[in-house]
Amino acid sequence: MVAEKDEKTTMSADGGAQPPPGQTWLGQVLRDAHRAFSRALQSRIAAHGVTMGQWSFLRALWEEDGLTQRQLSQRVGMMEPTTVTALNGMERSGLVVRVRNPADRRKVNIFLTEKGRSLQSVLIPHAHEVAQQATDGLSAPELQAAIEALTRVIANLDRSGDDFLDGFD
Amino acid sequence: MVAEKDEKTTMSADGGAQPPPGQTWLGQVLRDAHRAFSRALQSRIAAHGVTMGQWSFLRALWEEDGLTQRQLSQRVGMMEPTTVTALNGMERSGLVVRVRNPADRRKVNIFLTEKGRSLQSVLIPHAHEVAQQATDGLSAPELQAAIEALTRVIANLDRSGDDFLDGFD
DNA sequence: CAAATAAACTTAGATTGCTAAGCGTTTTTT
DNA sequence: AAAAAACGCTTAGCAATCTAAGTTTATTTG
Repeated sequence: MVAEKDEKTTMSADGGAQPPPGQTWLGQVLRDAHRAFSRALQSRIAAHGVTMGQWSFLRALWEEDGLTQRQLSQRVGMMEPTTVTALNGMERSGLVVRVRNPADRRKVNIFLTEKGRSLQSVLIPHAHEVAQQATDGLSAPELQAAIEALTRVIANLDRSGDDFLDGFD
Repeated sequence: MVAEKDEKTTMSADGGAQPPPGQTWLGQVLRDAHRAFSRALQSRIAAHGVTMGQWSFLRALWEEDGLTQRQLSQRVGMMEPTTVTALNGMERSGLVVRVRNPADRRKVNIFLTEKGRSLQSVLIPHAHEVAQQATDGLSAPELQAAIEALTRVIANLDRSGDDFLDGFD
């Protein structure tokens, strides 16, 4: 039987890779939290033929139907090729239809089908359930504070990305 | 020129897809924070030939060299096929070497090369820099609280995953 | 109005991650 | 000790994203 699934050999001989002031850790925690959340939600919505990649777009369309792909990409915060991929799948499974805009034929408006729209009442509860489980034991203020901190982090990083362009034009 | 990058058509006609009690939102924020962090770190370490996928494994090895692939997977929290892929790349770029364990030929121990080890002092500062920018404007307690909240979220979700197995054995 | 530029979508190709299934090696059963 | 079970790694194939490079349609310019 052996029962030594990890062997814990020399364990942390201080290579100098300490996670410092709770900082380097942040990335790790973000990644793990994101993956845990994704997995949880995915396992629930997959049964309805919806993938995580499609989930965000579906939500955006529930909020406002008929958006163009460009608009959808911006709302969801995804690059356009990603949107194309997701929409291809959604179109294939009959959740949306693409309609070439007659006024400006470059544009393609995306409309939910009855099937796509009806999923809202089915899927939203699953999302709530996951959020519920995820935040179990956290007070509303704690949760709120965490979300605000993360929002700050997002803003900080997005902004700092611009720094790379400074002095290059 | 036109200057109307979004057209903001009917905007939120309340389809009923409200993000509820700051909950459904959590997933969105987690995803965005994770992506922002990844992008930021990636853009810095890529110059040294290391991808985000490899970063975690490198850190684990800096902390303890010679782990088996199974152990590495557990430490990093990644599935084994993912580990295989990352290690293939790392082996190809000369960061690690695979050594079949003579005592148990099923196992393969992973050892850092001099190159892989020396990257530690180069890469860690980049990670700190990103963490620094990410947490700009957040007090230590705020950051700490956020990390604890996320840790709680991770634990909640991982645990709840087990629920699926209840009554199935 | 024709040519150049811009806008919106698509295609191509790479990376990272996962699940499922396969292949040797070792340990446990009988 | 042969058969069965467990281990540890690998392969195969899919999903989600991204960047770079088209294609088609509109708008601006000369």
